[in-house]
Amino acid sequence: MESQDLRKAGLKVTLPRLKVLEILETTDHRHMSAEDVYKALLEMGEEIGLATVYRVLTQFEGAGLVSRLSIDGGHAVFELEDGSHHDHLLCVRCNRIEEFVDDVIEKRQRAIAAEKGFEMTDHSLYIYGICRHCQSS
Amino acid sequence: MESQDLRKAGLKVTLPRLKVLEILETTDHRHMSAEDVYKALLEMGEEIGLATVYRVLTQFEGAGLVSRLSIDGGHAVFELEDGSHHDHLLCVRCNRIEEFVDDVIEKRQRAIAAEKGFEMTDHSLYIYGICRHCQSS
DNA sequence: ATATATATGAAAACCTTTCTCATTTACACC
DNA sequence: GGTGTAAATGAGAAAGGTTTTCATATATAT
Repeated sequence: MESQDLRKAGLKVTLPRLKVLEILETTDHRHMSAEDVYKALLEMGEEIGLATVYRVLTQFEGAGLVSRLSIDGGHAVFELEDGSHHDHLLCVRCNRIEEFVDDVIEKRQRAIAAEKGFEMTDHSLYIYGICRHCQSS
Repeated sequence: MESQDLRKAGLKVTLPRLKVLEILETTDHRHMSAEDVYKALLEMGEEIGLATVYRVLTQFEGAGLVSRLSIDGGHAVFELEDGSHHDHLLCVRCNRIEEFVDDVIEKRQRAIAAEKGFEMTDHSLYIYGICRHCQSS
């Protein structure tokens, strides 16, 4: 199934690409850094280079298969793209990431861009805080 | 005037600190990276180390004299703090940065954090786009 | 089966930022 | 005004995440 997605994106179907996809599809952690993916593959007994993981994830991003979150402090995490636009809440204690969708904010952003004469291409919104779990511990 | 601000923040009044403040107060570019500040000082004929610029800016941030924006892709820019909370619009062509304030968004963010059980500590919102000037060129 | 363009792995390079440590400086006190 | 001491500085090394290089290996078109 995924081979098709790769071909559609103009990418050859290679073992490293299939393996990275497999990790992203089967992990419990929807948000993973390149290093996380790399380690997960090593643990599965796969031989892969970290540079390849970075390359593959970047290509997947270009192909729209994953999106990249640039977490504050210069390290990126990736999530499988599911077509739904959403923003993120991050717990500053345990690094948990939750997602949310808010039409009011989306609309205001477009309005602000228009007011300022910007042709909006993208936006990023992160809410930082302490999650419920971390508050009670 | 500024010496007072430094003393209030528990920082000794040193030449590097005064010079960095001076740059931030007199530049045409409200948003500057550590490197920008460093280069501006070198051009003024000041001798200063890049590490010192980083240290000073970080201390200023702690003292509430400047705020740090973490632009997408792990490199920071600083702006003189003026007490007003605002978010940013960034031109992806010319890197111009504009500011905006929107109470509707602020309110929705707080509501979302509450809904999700997060005790909100901070947030970051960037709208990316093509500015008016770059659209017509 | 083969040619060729593309992908891979390992290590080196990169870039921004922080740290180390020997030297210098600001400020409190005499 | 000197002087002691804690804090600040500069230069370079180190860190951390990511990208590049380049020789080798592999997928796909023919």
